[in-house]
Amino acid sequence: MKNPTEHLCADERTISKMLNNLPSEKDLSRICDILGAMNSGTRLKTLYLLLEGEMCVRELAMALQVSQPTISHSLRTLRQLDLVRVRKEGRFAVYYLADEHVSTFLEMFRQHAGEYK
Amino acid sequence: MKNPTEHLCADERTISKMLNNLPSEKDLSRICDILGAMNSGTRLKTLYLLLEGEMCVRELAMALQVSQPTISHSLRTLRQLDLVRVRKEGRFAVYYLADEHVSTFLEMFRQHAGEYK
DNA sequence: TAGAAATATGTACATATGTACATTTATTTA
DNA sequence: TAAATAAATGTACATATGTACATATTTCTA
Repeated sequence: MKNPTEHLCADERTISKMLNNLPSEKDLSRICDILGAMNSGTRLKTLYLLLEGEMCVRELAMALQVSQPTISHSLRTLRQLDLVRVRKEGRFAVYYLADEHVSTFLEMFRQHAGEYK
Repeated sequence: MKNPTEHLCADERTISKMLNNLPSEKDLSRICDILGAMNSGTRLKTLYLLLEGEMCVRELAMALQVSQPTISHSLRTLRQLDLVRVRKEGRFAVYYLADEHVSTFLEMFRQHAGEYK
């Protein structure tokens, strides 16, 4: 017996129309890269620390209790995706969040996680 | 010679204050999980497809050109993190985005990637 | 109640990834 | 200029992860 609420599978034309509305391969690739870059305890904490203010490498290593090379690798990953930027001050490398996009992501995720029961 | 703009490393007290402002371990863990769940071409495309409207498993498999088990595994991952939800309609499993948080994430990332040169 | 259709799960394997160690480079100061 | 401090890079390895294959489960229909 036919169920009136029965799901109707979309035809190929409808599906290909939906596919056209996806972000471009280039954009998808960048989004994936960003998600990957943020997807690490160390890097995520690094970003949230920088949300409070710029810090140099040694401070980050101290705060996160990881070795200097480890945090340096993390920072390179974040730098390559332009999530953080560096400013040289004497012999210190001072890191800070790249722009408000990044801050907004961080705030949003924090809010979402906070609301999640 | 002292450089007046020389960076001053924060003392332990300042750093521990910054650490207190981090999201809780629980929240960080959930954020990481979400980032990880979205960090896959198949799953990211799945989410963007569902942003256009709910779809059943077979449609998603067709659209993404992957096997049914593959998309099913992806959907389980997304389901477990409550990024998508299912509704049973007859013998079809109709998937849709869990809430506006997810839609907002997707729109934001798309916009960010679009603006990125 | 068979058989078919839709989906979910189990298992495995090749690849990707995070972090640690040692080392190098760059900058400062004594 | 030599020593010391700050940071970056090279390399390696153990672990995590995505996807494919086969199979099980559920639901509908003939």
